[in-house]
Amino acid sequence: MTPPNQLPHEPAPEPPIGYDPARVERKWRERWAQRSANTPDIAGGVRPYYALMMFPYPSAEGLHVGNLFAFTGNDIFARFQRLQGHTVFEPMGFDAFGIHSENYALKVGAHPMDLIPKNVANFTRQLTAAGLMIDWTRTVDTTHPSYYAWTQWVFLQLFKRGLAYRKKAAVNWCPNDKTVLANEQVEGGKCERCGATVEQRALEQWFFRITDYAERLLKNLDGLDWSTTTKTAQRTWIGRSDGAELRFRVLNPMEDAGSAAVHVTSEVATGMREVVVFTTRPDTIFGATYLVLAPEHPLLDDIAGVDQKRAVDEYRTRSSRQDLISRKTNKEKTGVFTGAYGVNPATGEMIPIWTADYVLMEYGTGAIMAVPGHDERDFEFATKFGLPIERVVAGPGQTARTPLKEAFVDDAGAVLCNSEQFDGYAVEEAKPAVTAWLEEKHAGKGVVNFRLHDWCISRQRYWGPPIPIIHCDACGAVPVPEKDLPVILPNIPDFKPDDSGISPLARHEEWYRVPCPTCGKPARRETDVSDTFLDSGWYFLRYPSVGSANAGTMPFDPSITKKWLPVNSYIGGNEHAVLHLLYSRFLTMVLHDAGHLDFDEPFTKFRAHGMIIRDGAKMSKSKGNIVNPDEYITEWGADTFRTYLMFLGAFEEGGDFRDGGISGVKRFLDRIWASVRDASVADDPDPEVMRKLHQTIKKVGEDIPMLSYNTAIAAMMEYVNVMRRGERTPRRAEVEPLVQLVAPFAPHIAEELWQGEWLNHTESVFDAGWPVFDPKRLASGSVTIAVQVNGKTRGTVVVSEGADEAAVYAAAMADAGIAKFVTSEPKKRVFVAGRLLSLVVQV
RNA sequence: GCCGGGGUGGCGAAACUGGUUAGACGCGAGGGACUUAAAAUCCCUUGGGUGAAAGCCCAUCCGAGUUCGACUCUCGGCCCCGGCACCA
Repeated sequence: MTPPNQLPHEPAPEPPIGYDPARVERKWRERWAQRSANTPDIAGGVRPYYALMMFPYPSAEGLHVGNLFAFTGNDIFARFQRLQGHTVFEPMGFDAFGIHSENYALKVGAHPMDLIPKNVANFTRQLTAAGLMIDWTRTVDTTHPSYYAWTQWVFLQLFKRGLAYRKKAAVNWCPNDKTVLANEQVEGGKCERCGATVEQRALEQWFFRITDYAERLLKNLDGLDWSTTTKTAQRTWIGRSDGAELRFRVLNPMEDAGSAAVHVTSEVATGMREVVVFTTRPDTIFGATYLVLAPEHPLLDDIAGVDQKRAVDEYRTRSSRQDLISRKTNKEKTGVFTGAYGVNPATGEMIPIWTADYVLMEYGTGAIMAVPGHDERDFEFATKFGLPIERVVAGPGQTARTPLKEAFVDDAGAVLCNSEQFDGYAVEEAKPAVTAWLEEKHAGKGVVNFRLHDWCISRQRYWGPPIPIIHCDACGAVPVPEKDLPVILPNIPDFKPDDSGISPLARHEEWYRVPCPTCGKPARRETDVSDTFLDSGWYFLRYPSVGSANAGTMPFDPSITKKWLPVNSYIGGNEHAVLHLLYSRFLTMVLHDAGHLDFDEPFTKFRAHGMIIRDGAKMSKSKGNIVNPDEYITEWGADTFRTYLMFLGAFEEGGDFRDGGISGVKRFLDRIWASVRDASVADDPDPEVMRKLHQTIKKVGEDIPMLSYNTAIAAMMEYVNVMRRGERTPRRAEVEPLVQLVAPFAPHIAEELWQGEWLNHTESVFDAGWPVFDPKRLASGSVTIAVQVNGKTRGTVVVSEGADEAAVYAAAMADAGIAKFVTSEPKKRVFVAGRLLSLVVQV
């Protein structure tokens, strides 16, 4: 026999019996593969559970530890569901199209078509080594024609419904990546991908009409079981604001010149020029003392006065040359007077019209009514340019004449003033009242505005699915017939993008010259490719249907989809809160409305995992503090690495990776190994240990669904400490359920112990079910009660379970250490059964 | 500026809906057992102050408050992380 304290790592003289992760993990990787252990019965499996993780971009560097942290968290959850009796589907795929892959290929002088398969192979190896319960028979690669045929199909569904359109617009242009970007891909004026300062260019681009779904995207959030941070980020991004569009008649600078006294309160005659503004504060209309148009506003040409024309043109040129960042970060107000006046529909007064770059063309109507008394930006502008400032809202303790030293914006308890018949209205009641009044005067209407913009999906790059459109001089933009999909991305050597705003595919006439599908005349293919976020916007629909009989003829099989979707649980990073997660929801809604899906939200439950840092700092290549999973798995084994990653901190908050800590987890697994090996079959289990076991089963079973992995691991460690206290020999009944508990975290060692020579089961531990705790065995019959005197805990007493207040009080008084603080008859007693007795005595 | 999430030992972190002398679990550190020795393993100690000890006092970012009782709730500040940001 091997002595009990045989060290696990060194080769023991004989027989070799230590816990050797490399041997155990290789063995089970092979057996699981042979037995197709991770491939669920998609058609027949009972209680289907779809546990999804965000698929990675297969970079040349290999799997990042952050990926593995997320995947392990998902895997534990998935394995737990399986132990609960679900048929669990845990798929994995590769998001391999996009600028990142293409740039890397350019950098190393290779072709992405050659590079991607190598990276995918490397990722697959790493993911397998990590012991993830992935069904490798159903995987997707977004760059494979069998996948992107259907990405193009998705595009066509939107096109058919009028949700994909082309327009010339000012778009975000990344000068480094040489392509346009969606708004969601611009962070603080910089390219989300490469960090270059984004420019504005006017280009003809493809857009998806996601704004049509703004209200639904917002409203549905209420019913989703998602991380609050993610929901909040989406709400902010969609940015609903309730307000009104108000119309200001423009006085003709020629005809109305000199007639400063015109008092126009009647309805605005048709054909007259007017400035339409959006405001969330229609109640402050009486304080609107001037109007401001964005420099890009089309009305500017018409209304600028003769004397001001040059100044206005100069100003517009200057602001158009300014890049986005300096315009949005330089908050110093600038602007020029247009020479024109508008009429305030509430007061009938003439107010000047200015143009200034603090008003943005892309939001609202590109024009505002300025209320300097109650808007900080307007106040600043009015002060700088000497425009009138009126008070129309008075807070508590203020009157209509209280001077304004700054914009007054605190609406709490505030009422309108200097607003004629609305004086005295509270702000919130004035908003609808004033809007209704202006509506009657045909001077405006209540509207809802969203910050969300349409999704720009075309990219002037090579490495993506070609947009399935053919341009015909006679027929216009014609969709490629579905039967002709996929439009294959040609293998061309010269895929480098240039600054022309035209895709490299346009350099290949042999590819883009095709007959028009409608009239047969010579026509041209669209040469832009689609955004990677279109690839990833529907991949979860494809997974369950991969390999099905219909996979070649439809994107997803109806009966399989009905059974497996929507996704039960989705885990991923919050960096995709307004990108992937918003787009996926949008596409799901569209496919639902088109009759392809019977649900309109793709992810029932979503949890954002935290970020993993190292030694208190973000990991980055430049700092050289990247954790390479391969090295750690080689040195410690996947089970230890997985469990350590989960032990670092709360899964949803992330953790700090420190090399020092990993040994504790290895020790923990070694102790489980040794416990099973040494367990006595003959002896009866200890009731105290069994009580702790049942408490641990309860705790771990409650923690895993909450993703509270760190505390679940701590609970198991506690149990091992109790079970092995001193040199105690554990009993088989004490160790066997522990193997099941640890299985989701450390699947290889659990399987080895479960089916190995000591426990000797014939089935997989993952088919063995989850141990059940007996509520009767959680308690010992006695209970420790804390005794507080004047709010301070002065001791504890042990009483039988269910002891009443009198009994506890008696026990407390019998304890000299407690009784000495009770100097007089308590004037108050608070008793919490099973927990504490609090006494208040006179001091 | 607005909206989320945080701030607890030398370190990573626990603490149920306000309730068992805050700090579980792990790392690190110190001491001991075993060993020729080391590794491994096992045991003990480990928030601060004071004390010979029993003990007492102070401690969850800071300051108030509510309560028999506050890491937890309220009010006011400070700091860190993430999102949005001249969005009218």
